[in-house]
Amino acid sequence: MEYNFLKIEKKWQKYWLENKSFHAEIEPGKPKFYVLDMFPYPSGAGLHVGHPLGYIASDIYSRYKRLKGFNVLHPMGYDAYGLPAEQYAIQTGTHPAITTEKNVARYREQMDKLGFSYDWDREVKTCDPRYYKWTQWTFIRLYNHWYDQAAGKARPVPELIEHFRSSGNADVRAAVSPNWFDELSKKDATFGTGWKGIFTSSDWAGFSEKQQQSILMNYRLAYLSEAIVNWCPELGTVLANDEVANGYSVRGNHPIERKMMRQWFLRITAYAQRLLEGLDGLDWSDSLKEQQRYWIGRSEGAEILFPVKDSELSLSIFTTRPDTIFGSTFMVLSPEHEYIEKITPASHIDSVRAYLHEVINRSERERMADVKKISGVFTGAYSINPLNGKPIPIWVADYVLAGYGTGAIMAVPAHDSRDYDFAKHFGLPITEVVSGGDISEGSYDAKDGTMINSGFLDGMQVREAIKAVIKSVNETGTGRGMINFRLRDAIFSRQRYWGEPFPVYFREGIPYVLSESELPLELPPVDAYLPTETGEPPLARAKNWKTKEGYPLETNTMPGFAGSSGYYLRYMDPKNEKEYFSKEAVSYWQNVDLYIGGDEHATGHLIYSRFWNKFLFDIGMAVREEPFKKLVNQGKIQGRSSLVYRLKGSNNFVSQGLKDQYEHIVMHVDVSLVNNDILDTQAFRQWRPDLADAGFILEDGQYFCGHAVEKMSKSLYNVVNPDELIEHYGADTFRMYEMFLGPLEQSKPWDTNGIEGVFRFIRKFWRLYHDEENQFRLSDEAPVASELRILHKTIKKIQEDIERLSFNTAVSTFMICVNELGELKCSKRAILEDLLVLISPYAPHLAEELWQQCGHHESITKAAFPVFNQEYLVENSFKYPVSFNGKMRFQLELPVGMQADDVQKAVLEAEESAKWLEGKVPKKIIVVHKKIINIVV
RNA sequence: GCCCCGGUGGUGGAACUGGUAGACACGCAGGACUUAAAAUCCUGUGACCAUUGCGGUUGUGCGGGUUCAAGUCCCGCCCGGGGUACCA
Repeated sequence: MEYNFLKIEKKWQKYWLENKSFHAEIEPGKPKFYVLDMFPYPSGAGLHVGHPLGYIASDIYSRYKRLKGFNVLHPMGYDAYGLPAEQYAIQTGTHPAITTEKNVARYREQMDKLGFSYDWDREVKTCDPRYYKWTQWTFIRLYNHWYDQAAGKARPVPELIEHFRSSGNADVRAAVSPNWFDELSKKDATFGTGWKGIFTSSDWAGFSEKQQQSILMNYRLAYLSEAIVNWCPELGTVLANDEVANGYSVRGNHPIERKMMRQWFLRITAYAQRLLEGLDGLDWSDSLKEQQRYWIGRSEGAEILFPVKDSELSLSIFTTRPDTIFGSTFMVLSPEHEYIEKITPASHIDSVRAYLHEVINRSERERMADVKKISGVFTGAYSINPLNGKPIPIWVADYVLAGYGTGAIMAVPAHDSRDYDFAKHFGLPITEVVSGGDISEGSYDAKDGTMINSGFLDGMQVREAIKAVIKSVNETGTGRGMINFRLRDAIFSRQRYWGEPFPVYFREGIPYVLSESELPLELPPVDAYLPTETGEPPLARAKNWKTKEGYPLETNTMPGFAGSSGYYLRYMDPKNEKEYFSKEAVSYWQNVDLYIGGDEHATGHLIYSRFWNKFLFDIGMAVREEPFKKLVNQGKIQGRSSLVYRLKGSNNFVSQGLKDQYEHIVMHVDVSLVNNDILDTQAFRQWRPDLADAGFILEDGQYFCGHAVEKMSKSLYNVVNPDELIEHYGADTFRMYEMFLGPLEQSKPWDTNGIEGVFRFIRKFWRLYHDEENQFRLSDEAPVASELRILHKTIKKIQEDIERLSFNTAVSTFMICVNELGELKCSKRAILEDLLVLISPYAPHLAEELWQQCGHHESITKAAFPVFNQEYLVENSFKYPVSFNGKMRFQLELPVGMQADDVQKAVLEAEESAKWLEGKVPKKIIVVHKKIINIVV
C-alpha cells in the first residue's frame, strides 16, 4: 500500500468531524487543560504559510495533553468585526456580514485541511448577535459600576447613589477623571465657580436629574466624555493610541488629526495598579511583560502646589524628583494648560498667544517629526517655590504634555536633560543640587548623590531627600506623595458601521443604558456605510434607530477590542442563552492555561482582556484574576524573496554571481518560478508579457537568483500559500515542516525547498510499517535492548521537548529515531505502536491510519502517551571525551561505575595520553562523571 | 535616546543546568540501482594546512576578563530585529 496522503487525510478529517473526536464537556473528575489560539480576523486573502504556525503548535500541544489524560478545551472562532470588510462595503455596497461570512468559510476550509483538533461546536463569531449580546451586557455592567479605591474593586453604581443620598461624597475614594468637577462647573453655573466636586447628602438631594447623572458619569467604569482624540478623516473614525503609529493609522496608513469629540471611554486606569501587579505571577515572556509595564508606566513622585506670584491661583506640578525642588529655576506649562490666559499679564499676552497659535496649528505629525526642536515662550508671570519662597519664571512650551501628570512641571535643568536643553536654549539659570555630575557638560539625571544648595536637605542622599520633601509639603499642605500612570482610559467609540451597537439611548440629552432583557440590540440595516452629510456615523442612517419609547439610540459602535476582550470566557459555555457563561463552566475551565498568538497584541488586546477579566472577576463572574496563565508569542514567518538582476536599459538578466560586472537593477521575481535559487527561465518569460523576449547571462548554464528576507507580501512576490503545499505533500508533512523550521518564538524565513526533507522522513516512517511490496507488516517478536533503548530515548526527548514547546527539536528527534530503527530494520509491534502514539500530535492523519492498520478500532486520540522507562537507557560504559587543557583529544570508553581515582589512573595509562603529556606530570585532572575528563598539563 | 530580543557552516537550525560546537535537515559533490527518469540507498561536506598515513591549526559578531573548561557567565563595543517616543 502506497502512502496516499490525500486519501488518508480526507478520511480522518471526516472521521474526527463525524465522531466529534475533539468535543469537550465538563468532566468533574478529570483535570482540565485550556489551550487557546488568538482568533483571527478573517481577511479576504485567506491564510498564508505564516498564519498556521501558532495553530499547529497549539494543536500539537492539545493533542499531547489529551494523550496525557487531560480534558482539553481547544476552541476556535473569528474576530469578525473589522475595517477591511467595511471598506469593501463602502466601495461595493456589499453588506460586511456577507463578505465576512464568505471569508470565514474560506478560513474554515483551510483550517480543516490542516487537521486541527478544534471543538467546532464551540465556535464564536464576534459579529453574531448571540455573541455580542454579551459584549453589550458587559458594557452595561461597566456602565453600572464604579471603582472603589478603598475596597480595591468595582462596585455597583446603585450602592454609590445610596451613599450619596445618605452621606454625600466626601468620604468616597473612587477612581474618577482628574478635575472632573471643573468641566461640570464650567458647563453648569449652578454648581458655582471654584466648586471642588464635594457635596453633602442634602446637596445631592437638591441636584436635578441631569446634574446627578452628570456627576455619576464621572464615576462609571464606562463613561461618556469629551476628549482630544485621534481623528482619521480618511477612515471617518476615531482611533485608539495603539491603532496609530507616527501620526498615521496602523490600518491603511492614513493621516491622523487631533480633534475634540464626545466619546465613550472605559476606565481602565482604575485597574492600572492591579494590571501592573498581576504581571508578576504570569508565565509570559519578559519582553512582553516589560512592554506592558512600560505601557502602564507607573511612576512614584509628588504633586506640589506652586502659588502664582500676585495671584490667588496655584499651579500644581507632578515630579518624580521632589528632592531637586531647590534646583528648580523655572516652571513650564503645556500649551493646553487652562491657567495660561489667567496668569499671563497684558504685557506678555500677545507673544504668548502667538506662540500658542503656532503650536496648535502644527499638526501632531509635525510635532513628532521635530522632537528636537526647542520652542517656548515666557508668560511674564512667576510662581513661588513653596520650600524656599523664591520666585521663578513661568514658561509655556510644547515639550510638556497636557495629558500626563498635571500638564505642568517644575523645571530642574541641572538634573533633567530636557529641562537642561531648554534652559541652555533660552539662557535660563542652572543650579546644581545633587553632586556627582558636571553641569557645565550636561544634566546629571541619576538618582544617586548628595544634596547641595538645598537648604535643610543638604548632605542627604537622594532617596532620603525625596522622602523629606514629601513629608515637608504634606505638613504645609502644599503637596503630597503621588503615583502617576502613563496608561490612559481606553476610547471605546468608533464612528463606524461594522461593530457592536451600544445599548444606550438618550433622553433629553442624558445617556441611559437599555435593560439587559432588551439585548441584543441588533445592528440595523443602512442604505450606505458612510457617515451622513452632517458628519454623523453610519448608524444615524438607520431607519427607526430609537427605542420603543422613541428615544434616539447611540450611533457610535464599539471598537475592535470589544468583542475580543472576553471571548475566551464565552468559549467555556458558547451556547448559553441565559448567561455570558455558567458558573459551573467557569468553575471547571477557570482560565486559559496556554495562549498562543502574535506579539503585536502586547499593548492592545492583551491589556484590554486582562482589564475585562478583572472587572468580571470583581463582579463575581470570572473565577481567576488573570485570563491567560502562560502565553507564547509565535514568531513571524518572513518571506524569502527571489531577486533577478536586469541590465540597465535592456531586457537582459545577469545571474547572481556575475551581477557585479554589470550595471544592473534589482527586480523581485515570483518565488514559484524559482527552485533552489535557480530560475526557470522559460516560465520567467511567460510570467509577464514584457519579459517574453528576456535574455540571460548564465553561470554554468543556469540562472542563479539572489534572495532577500522580508515580510511576506503580494507586492514582493514571495507569498506562499499552504493549500498548494498540502496538495503536494499532505498536511502531516506541512505541519511537521512548519515546526521543523525553527523555534516557535523566533521569526524565520520561509523556504519551501526544505519541505522535501520532511516529506522523505514521513515516507521513511511509513515504510517502517510496510514491507518491500508495500504490504502492511508488523512482527510480534519481542523487542531487543537496542530497539527499546531507541524507543525510550525518543519518548523521553519528545516529552521534554513538547513540555518546553520546542517542537523543532522534537521533529529532529523523530528523524533520528526513524533513521536508527531503519538501520535495525525494526518492524516490531511493541516498538512501532508506541512510536505512533508519540508522533500522533504531529502527524495525526498518518498516525490514525497506521494505528487502524495495526488493528485498533478506536481512534489514536484515545490512546495513552507511552510511559518512559529509565531502565532501558542504562548503559554500563561511557565514552569519555578526554581533553588536555580544555581541548578534546580523544575518546576513552570506561565503565560507568568506575570511581574518579580509577578513571584518572586509566586515562593516564591510555596509549594516546603519552603523546599529549609529552613526559610531563599533569598538574590537575578533572573528572566529571559521565561528562568529561580534562587534564591540565 | 531608552527598553527588550537576537548574531553559530552556503541555508534553516542543534548544543536545555558552563563539559566532545555544528545534531537533524536543505543544498552541493561523488557513487550504487536503472536503457533512462523518478523514487530509494551509500559516502563526503565549517575554514585553513597536510594528505603518503596518522593528523594538525583555527573557529560560535568584535575586544577584553572569570574558569581546569566559555556559543553558554562578566565588562566594553559593533551589527540586525521589535517596542516606545519629549511621560517630568
